[in-house]
Amino acid sequence: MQPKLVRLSQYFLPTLREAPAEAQIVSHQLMLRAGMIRQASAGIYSWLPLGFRMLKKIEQVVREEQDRIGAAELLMPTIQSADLWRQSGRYDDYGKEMLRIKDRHERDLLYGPTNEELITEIFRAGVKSYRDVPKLLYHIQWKFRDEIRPRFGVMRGREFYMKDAYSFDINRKAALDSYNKFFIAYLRTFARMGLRSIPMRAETGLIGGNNSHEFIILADTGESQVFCHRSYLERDGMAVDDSTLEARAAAVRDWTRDYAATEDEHDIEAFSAIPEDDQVATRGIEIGHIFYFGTKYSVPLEAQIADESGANVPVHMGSYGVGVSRLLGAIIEARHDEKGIVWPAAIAPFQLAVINVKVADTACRAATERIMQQANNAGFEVLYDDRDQRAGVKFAEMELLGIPWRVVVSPKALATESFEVTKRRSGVIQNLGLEAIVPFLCKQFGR
RNA sequence: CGGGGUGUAGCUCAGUCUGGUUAGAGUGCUCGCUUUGGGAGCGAGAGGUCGUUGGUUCGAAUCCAGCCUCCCCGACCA
Repeated sequence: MQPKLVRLSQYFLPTLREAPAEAQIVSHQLMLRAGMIRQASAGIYSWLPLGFRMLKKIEQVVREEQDRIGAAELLMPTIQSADLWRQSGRYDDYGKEMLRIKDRHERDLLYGPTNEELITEIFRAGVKSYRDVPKLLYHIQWKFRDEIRPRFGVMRGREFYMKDAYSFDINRKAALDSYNKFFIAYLRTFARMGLRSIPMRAETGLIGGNNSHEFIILADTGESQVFCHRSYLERDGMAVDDSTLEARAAAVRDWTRDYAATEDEHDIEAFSAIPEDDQVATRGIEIGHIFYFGTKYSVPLEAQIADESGANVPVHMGSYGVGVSRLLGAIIEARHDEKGIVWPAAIAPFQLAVINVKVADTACRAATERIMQQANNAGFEVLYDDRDQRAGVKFAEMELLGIPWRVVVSPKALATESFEVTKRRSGVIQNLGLEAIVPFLCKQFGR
């Protein structure tokens, strides 16, 4: 757990007034300016306290939605032995993108770009019967893909933090229900982060398989061209019934009924059939990808279980990824203005920024402490700018950081018993008495 | 990996073409005075093996060669 009250004087938040020249897109620029990351080498970043805090926030939302559908969390290593990869045939297929390492005994190791082989082996060793499935397993771990050209900051790094989940089922029908569970979990995950995600038919790439969706958010700076029906812009990812197998299938049918495809899978004819006013052609960022790939790995890796007749059959599998570190960049691409980041309230690093414009003043300090105490007690996370800085600097920095709500404590506010509470996104100001601030925030957050 | 750039203070950049005092500016940082609710003002400072190795030269940030780094375009990709 991250601390709920952070004083800027004690934090490590090296902000920049100007964006470093290496950053081309706005999310990368803002992450550097807000002191969230520092590049260690091409496509590899250190996560400074604020960036790390955000990473944990996003990770936690992802985790809660995985847990909700009954997936069990585990942790696999970053370094893997080449043996399993030779068995699946991917040691050669993967090419230079996979970072290969030799240990002191000249054994071939690799820094995992993904984990299908390892999870299949784990499953194989532990499960023998149809009675033990379905099993949904996931982990959240660092991965490495030696991209030819890393770019866009954490959106396209070489080292990245990713949740990947794997499903194991007795047959195709059951496997597709697992697929649907993850499909819905992703709708909810991204909706909770304030993102409008659109499931699009996708290529299956190196993972293989024949049923696959990419979850895309629309952003002008997106990496790929996407096409979809306007209906997707109004849908609510949280309003999905997933209580039964039939309900899940119906929900996924409903969410895949209208046209939505990335450039690679684009069908110009089908797209043209949509009324022109409903055609949306824009750019998008991929934030999640789900696959059903059947027995592609269970056959070569001999992951078999006994069915009801006692016969050993290969399990049907799927895999489901969310780029956790990439999501930071994606969210900022979707949520920023000319002043800086605008975090969605549900995942903001702090819900409340407190600016004390006169830290030397005893009464100001006392009022500040009282507000923060109440806010903490109400469950809010608070970032307090207690530095001896000019007000303008404090305002500009808090806006850069994108904290949803800001309260300003000053001698003037104390004298008039009227404190400014400002919403970052709209800039709308409420003037409230000291004791009314936290109750007001509780109401805003529906608490 | 092909093509094109780049590397000088924490950050943004000038200086290189045309070699020549002690390498500059803005911003950030430190100190003092002033200011005090929108990245303030004045003054004084600290901060650089000019990416690196070698070469040319009386003399190299500057010219030449190798290597490295980072960025952009393309192919690849969560």
